[in-house]
Amino acid sequence: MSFKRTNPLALAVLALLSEQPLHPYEMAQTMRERHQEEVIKLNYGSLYTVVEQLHRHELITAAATQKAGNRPERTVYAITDTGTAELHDWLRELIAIPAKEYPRFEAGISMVGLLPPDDALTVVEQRCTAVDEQLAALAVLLEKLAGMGLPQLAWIELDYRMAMLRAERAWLTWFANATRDGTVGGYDHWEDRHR
Amino acid sequence: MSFKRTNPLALAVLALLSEQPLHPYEMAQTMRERHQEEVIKLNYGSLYTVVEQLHRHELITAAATQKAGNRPERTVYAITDTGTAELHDWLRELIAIPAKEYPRFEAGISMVGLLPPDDALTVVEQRCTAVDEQLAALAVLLEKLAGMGLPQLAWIELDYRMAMLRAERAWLTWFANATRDGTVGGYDHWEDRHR
DNA sequence: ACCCGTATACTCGGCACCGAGTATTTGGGA
DNA sequence: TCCCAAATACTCGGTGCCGAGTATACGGGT
Repeated sequence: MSFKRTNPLALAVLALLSEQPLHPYEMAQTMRERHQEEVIKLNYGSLYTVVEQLHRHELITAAATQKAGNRPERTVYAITDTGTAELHDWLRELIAIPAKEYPRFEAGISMVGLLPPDDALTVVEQRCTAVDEQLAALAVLLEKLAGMGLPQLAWIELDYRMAMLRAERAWLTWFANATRDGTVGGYDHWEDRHR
Repeated sequence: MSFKRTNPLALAVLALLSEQPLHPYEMAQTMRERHQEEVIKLNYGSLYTVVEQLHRHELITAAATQKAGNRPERTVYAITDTGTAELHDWLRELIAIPAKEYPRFEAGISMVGLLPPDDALTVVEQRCTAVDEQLAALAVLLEKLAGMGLPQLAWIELDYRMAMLRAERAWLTWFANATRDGTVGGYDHWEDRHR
């Protein structure tokens, strides 16, 4: 069976190995240093599974199995040519074709009618605050990264996330206002149901 | 162990049962009719697992096990009081607290530097088109729903998604332009690496 | 010389999720 | 009346993901 592009962690592994050979634990460390764990979920269990998977499909090879002292042997992996091809192709797909995702908030807001209007208003306002905080934190981080002399391209995903968060905040503000003054379509019925 | 709020499908089940008792297959049907499968991932395997889970935690009860003809017996479930409490509380949490999610596109765009600039431009433009199509489809759907006399509150999640898609399109347009005329920070180095 | 906290490096069992597969019933056309 | 496609209702084995747990090595303080 051919390789399945499920876990983006596999993509991160390919990307790291496209620079230099590494053993799994080093991959994890590098991801941490570069704040990649912010965009790609990392945990050890998955990492080793994913590496084994890539190995099975010969997208990476075991370049060396060192043994220092009494430690368990570390297998250093390197990317193969098919691996590089896979990396680029997967990357193109990931960007070009929007994946069907299921954000938790969409699920939640789709059922907001089940809560009484005043409860709904409260929680929406809470989220608005939380989003504001995330925006502030992001702004600080961007400032820092730019100050370190890193080019915009190095933190382009944060730029994107910031744009998305701003849009969410705007929407939340609108919805909160519309709920507060009862102008959201269907408000009367909504209020009626909860008394 | 207490109930874990992992699969949003469980939330959908609670929400459906808060209206009337149903058996699993009916739940799936109702979700389809109401286009809920758009926001909450539905598949049979997970549905039955989730129902059993809710049952174990006594958030729902087996109200009746009918048997019509030679068919396998259908177990009709109803929501309990703790179930209703759980539903409301979960809903509040889902709205109030932004969950840490890992959108595929963020992963992809964070590594866009690995592609040559012209390839990157191509795929970003492709995504832009795709997003435009999704927006158009959504607009049609909203028109239809509004025409059917459904209040805005009934499709509020689509309103939200539309806002997000618009923001994404705007960002994509910006990035495409910045790539085209080389004004994205770090462009020179980017181009250099790929020749 | 010894202690212990932190870093290194991985393992493993469990569980949720998935979706193709199965078996029966209904309905409508020839 | 017969047949077959679609609908009904669920099952089950496989897989991937998870994260707490394990075990050794290093290093600085007393």
